[in-house]
Amino acid sequence: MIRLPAATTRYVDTMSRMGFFQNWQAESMERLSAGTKLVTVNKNERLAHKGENLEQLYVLVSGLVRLFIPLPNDMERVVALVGPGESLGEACLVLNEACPYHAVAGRDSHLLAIDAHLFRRELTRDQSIAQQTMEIIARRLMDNLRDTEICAQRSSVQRVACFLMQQQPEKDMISYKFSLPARKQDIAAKLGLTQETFSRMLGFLQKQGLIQVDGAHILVENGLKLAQISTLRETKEPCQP
Amino acid sequence: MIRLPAATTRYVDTMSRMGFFQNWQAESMERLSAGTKLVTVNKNERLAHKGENLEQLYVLVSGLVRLFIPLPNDMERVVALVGPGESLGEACLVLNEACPYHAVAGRDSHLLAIDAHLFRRELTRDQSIAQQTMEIIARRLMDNLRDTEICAQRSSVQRVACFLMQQQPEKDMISYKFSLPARKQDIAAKLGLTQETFSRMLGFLQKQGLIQVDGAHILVENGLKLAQISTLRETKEPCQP
DNA sequence: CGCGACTTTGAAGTAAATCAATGGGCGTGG
DNA sequence: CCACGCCCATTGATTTACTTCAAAGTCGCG
Repeated sequence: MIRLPAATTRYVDTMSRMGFFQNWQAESMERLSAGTKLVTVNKNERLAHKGENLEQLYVLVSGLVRLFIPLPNDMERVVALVGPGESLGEACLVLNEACPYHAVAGRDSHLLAIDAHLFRRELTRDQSIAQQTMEIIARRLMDNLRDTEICAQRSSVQRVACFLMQQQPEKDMISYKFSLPARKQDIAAKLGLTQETFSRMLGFLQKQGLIQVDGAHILVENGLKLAQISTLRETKEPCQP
Repeated sequence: MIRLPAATTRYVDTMSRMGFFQNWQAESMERLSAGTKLVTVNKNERLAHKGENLEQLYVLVSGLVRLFIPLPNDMERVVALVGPGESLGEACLVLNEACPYHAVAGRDSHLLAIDAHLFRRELTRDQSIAQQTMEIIARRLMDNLRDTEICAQRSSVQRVACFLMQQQPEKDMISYKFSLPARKQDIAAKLGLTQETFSRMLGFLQKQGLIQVDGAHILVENGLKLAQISTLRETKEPCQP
């Protein structure tokens, strides 16, 4: 993990190009940039350790970071996949508590690391930053509840069906396509499944003619039947009349 | 559900007695109380419906409210148990999104219902209210992640062990006692278990001599072995040397 | 072309859900 | 004061869906 020294470079320009810092006042940016470093992490390198106190707020510039909780059986439960423009660690910074998850780069990544103290200070100074941060945290909470809902589904077909429906770009689209945001392994871990089960379920839905899978590229053909499956009481013999 | 009209009664005094409104400015309280009602709900009555937009922020005065997501098989996944002094619905109010869970009274309860618009207005006016609300939401997020961690445990003994350890009043207490905050049914639903499995696991841990169960009253005798169980790779033949 | 990472597929074992019935506590009413 | 009914918890027997273990297959990339 390489940290370019703050003294030599300031990232005001990099920052202002990112959606994350939209609407932040120029003075705030100036103050923050003094305590901001650009961090480079290689794939599989760890950014944050569960239980440690974060010293900075991370904002992803490029790459992918996966947040997960380690399980006793050497498995992981992915709680979030962080993409460019997104931040991580806001909640525990605000509460000044230990980080509740491991953060590991899913690919070679670049991040802005903003000093925690400076950030907290700015939070109290600037109304709109506080407002925006609150919204980010609220958004995370809502996303988490949605994930909880998916993982609560008893059958794995339903979990996968729910997941596929979640990817639907806009409401009431019966057919759509998208790309998996990470390895199938990690998607599976986010759904509370093993990669094997996930693979089998994708295969099953494909055989039913509801979706087409080509690597990470997925085409949902019949979102309606997918919705039916996800609300089915009986898991046997899905909805063919 | 009975709503006492706001015009006749003002709840500034009731509100100021509650920890929730600590540090709120008198003027804020005055303005809010104009749009605040005292709501009474009977046990099993519904307070909020998943998918609907909340028109008010609820703060529980007395009783118990359970937040849950309905599952296809007529089961529930409890996402939170709200006690006196706690609020519900902050996140979706802030984002102005649909409520992600059902809210039902677990017992006869009293709540303050604060008008959503007034609350949002106050949020932008008063720095400290915004700050406090952000912390509440962040707290919920952290709690949620902890619940996710528990539910992610593969074996049900581990889930129950994790839950019992979560009730530990302070760090490094090997023995402690507490009362279940709700019906075992609902605790089970929060752990992603059926009531039957939950009952069996409590019985198992009791037979192991790690805990004593008397109705809703639980005495943890050996928190250390409990911790061992929760981190065990193999679920068979727990930690007796 | 060949290696490593990731995914798919197959076969077997097991833990938890499900179904069903009993048991206990508590409040209400006779 | 006892009896009944209701709700909740427990216990037992059965089933099944998911994990697990193992191996082959695919993809991308140097």
